[in-house]
Amino acid sequence: MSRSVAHDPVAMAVGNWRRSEWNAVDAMAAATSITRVHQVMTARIDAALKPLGLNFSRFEVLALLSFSREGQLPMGKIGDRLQVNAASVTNTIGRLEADGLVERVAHPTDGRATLARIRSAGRRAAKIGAAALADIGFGLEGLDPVDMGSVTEAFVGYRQHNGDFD
Amino acid sequence: MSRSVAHDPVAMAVGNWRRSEWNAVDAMAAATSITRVHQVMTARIDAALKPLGLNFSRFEVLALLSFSREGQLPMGKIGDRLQVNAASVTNTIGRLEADGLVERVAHPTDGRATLARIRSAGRRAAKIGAAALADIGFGLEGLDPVDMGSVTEAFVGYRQHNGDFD
DNA sequence: GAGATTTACTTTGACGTTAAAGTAAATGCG
DNA sequence: CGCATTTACTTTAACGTCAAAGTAAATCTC
Repeated sequence: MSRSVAHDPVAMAVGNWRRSEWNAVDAMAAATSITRVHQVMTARIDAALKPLGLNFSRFEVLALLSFSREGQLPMGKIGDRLQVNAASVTNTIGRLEADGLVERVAHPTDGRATLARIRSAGRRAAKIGAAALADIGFGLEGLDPVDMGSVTEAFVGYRQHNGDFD
Repeated sequence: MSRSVAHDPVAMAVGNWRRSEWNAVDAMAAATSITRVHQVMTARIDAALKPLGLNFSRFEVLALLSFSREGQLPMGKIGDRLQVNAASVTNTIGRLEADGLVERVAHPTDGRATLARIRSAGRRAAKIGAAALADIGFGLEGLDPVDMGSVTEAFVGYRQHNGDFD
C-alpha cells in the first residue's frame, strides 16, 4: 500500500466524500482527475506557445485557417469549428490581427460577413507552434501511450452521447 | 466504417494534422479529447449548481470547509488544497461571504492569517450541491463506468509524473 | 532588540470566456 | 415592393483566473 495515495488530492477527495456519505464517488473521482489533468496539460501547452506570443486559442485559430483551402474563413465558421463563443472569436482575431498574423477581409458577396485570412507570418507561427507542441507531446508526457489511446477512445463515446458530434 | 467519424472534430483534427505532416498526432488527439470533455463536463456541473447560486469553484470551497475538522481553514490552505491562486481564493470567499455561506474570522494566534469559516447555510448548500452533482453523475453520464475507472486510473500516473502529488 | 526576510492576504491589471444587447446586412413573405 | 425576421459580427458587462505589486504581521539573525 503506497504512502503516496494519502497525498493524492483525488484520493483524499474520495475519502472525504465517502466519509460524508455523499454519492457518485467514482464519477467525482473521474471528474476531479479530468479537471486536474486538463489544468496541468493546458499550463504546459500555453508555456510552450508563450515564446511565440501565442496561447492555445490563438494557435487553434491559426491552425484552422492554415488547414482551410483558401487560408481564410468567415468569423462565424471559426467559432463553429472551434466551439467557442462569437465574442471570443472577435477578441482572438483582433489580437492576431494586431500581431500581423491574420487580417480581416470583407466577404466578397455577403456584406454581413468578415473573413479572417491568415498571413504568411501566421502560417510560420502555426508551423512553429505545431512543432513546439509536438516537442512537449501536447503536455501529455507522463501519460502512458497505451493509456493515451484508451482515453481518447473512451471519450469518443462520451462526446457523442453529449452531442459533441453526430 | 462509420460516417460519423467525418463529423467528429477530433477525427477531423487528426486528418488535418496528418495532411500537414505535423507530429505527435496521437497526443494532439488525446489533448483535444480531454479539452472537449472537460468543457462539456464543466458546463453540466455549473448548470447543476446554478440554481443554488454556486459554481464549481464555490462548491469546492464549501465542500473543503465542510470536510475540515473545525469547519474553518486559513485562506492560504484553501488555495493550496484546491490548487488555485491566492487571489482567486480572496475573490471566491468574498462572494461566498456576501451570500452568507461563509464568514471571515481573525486567526486566533497569527495576525497575518484569516480563517474562512463555513456557516450553517453553507453546510446546507454544500450538501444540496453534492446531491445535485451526484444526480447528474458529475456531468459524466455517457461515459462507460468501466472507462470511467480506466480514465481515473490512467490519469494517476500522469498526475504523479507531473507533480500533482508526491 | 533592530533590521532584513519571509509569510499571508488583498489589490490591481490583464486575459479569455460567456450572455445579452446593439448594429448592419441579407432573406422571406405577403 | 415593403416590412418582419434571421444572420453575422461587435460591444458591453460580468466572471474566474493569474501575475505582480502592495500591506501588514511574524520570524530570523546578528
